[in-house]
Amino acid sequence: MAGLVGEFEVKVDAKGRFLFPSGLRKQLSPATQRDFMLNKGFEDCLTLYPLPEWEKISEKLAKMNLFKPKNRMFYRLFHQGAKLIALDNAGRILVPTAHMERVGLNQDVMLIAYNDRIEIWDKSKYFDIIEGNMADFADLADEVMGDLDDGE
Amino acid sequence: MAGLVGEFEVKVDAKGRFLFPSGLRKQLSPATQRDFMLNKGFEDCLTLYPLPEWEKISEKLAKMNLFKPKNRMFYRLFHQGAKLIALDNAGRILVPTAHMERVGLNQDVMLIAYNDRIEIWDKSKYFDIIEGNMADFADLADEVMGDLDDGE
DNA sequence: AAAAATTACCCACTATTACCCACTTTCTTC
DNA sequence: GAAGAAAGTGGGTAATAGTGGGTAATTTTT
Repeated sequence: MAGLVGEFEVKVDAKGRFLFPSGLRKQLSPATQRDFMLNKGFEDCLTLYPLPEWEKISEKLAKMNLFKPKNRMFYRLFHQGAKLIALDNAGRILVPTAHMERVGLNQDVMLIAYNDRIEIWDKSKYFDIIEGNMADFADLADEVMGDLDDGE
Repeated sequence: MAGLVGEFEVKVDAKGRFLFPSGLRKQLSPATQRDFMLNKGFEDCLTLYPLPEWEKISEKLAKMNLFKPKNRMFYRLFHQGAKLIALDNAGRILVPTAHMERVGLNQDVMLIAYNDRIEIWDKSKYFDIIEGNMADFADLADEVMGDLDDGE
């Protein structure tokens, strides 16, 4: 997979469901369009992994030395709120209430495609963070992209 | 690619579409004339990347270590409003309503070709900024270009 | 075990977008 | 300057994307 891209705005309905946007669906192979793993993301968001991608990561984690306390803790943290999710017939995802509360999701939600995964943010929270970091963008760009320059 | 040049004025129709100007199209190889990546630009504009150009950047980003918080933030900032776009049969681009609102696009729009990318500005906003900065142009020139080698 | 809450499945409707066609204007070429 | 080609406009329509909610099934609670 080339990697998922795009930013999508979706609305959570009264039942806690949102439509998985067609623009994202089309980027997934038919076999991976239905089942996902949901967990708590790194920042204040949820993360959705197409199942095969989750398994890749899971395999890596399994190889960690779990006798090291730090690794054990990381393992636990990473599996926070992990839950299997499937789209319904209308192509929607039901977000468990506990998960919504955990990251403060309201009706307006942003989906951020992120390489092999999809981040789920509360819209206003997302824009707050984006705007808060915009000022540092130029510096960040230099810092992150600068040392990748391979001398063109 | 030698780099795109030119400033083009286009009109957005009732359906939110504008014609991709022939002057720009001709600068692109036939293979790259159809598909683009649209996102939110650095300033108050949208940016359009010919797909191959986007992929170059994307490759760099994919190499980042996303376990570093700073890198994650940068990734998000860079992918703001990212959306795949294709021209219709008449050679037009449909600008999603959300994107238009985000950077305050009205009917009159300027396209600014910019090396490997094309910036999309609201016309009046663009000229405001240009004029606002015209006075500093000389100083900027000195500041930005001044320390170039002038050994001719 | 009954009641309540949650989830899955289904159907109906609206909005948006992709696709198509027709037309006008401008540029090119002979 | 006439004829044809390309550039640019405008809008109708069918298909898809997206929304909302009813009800049955399942799970949880009391």
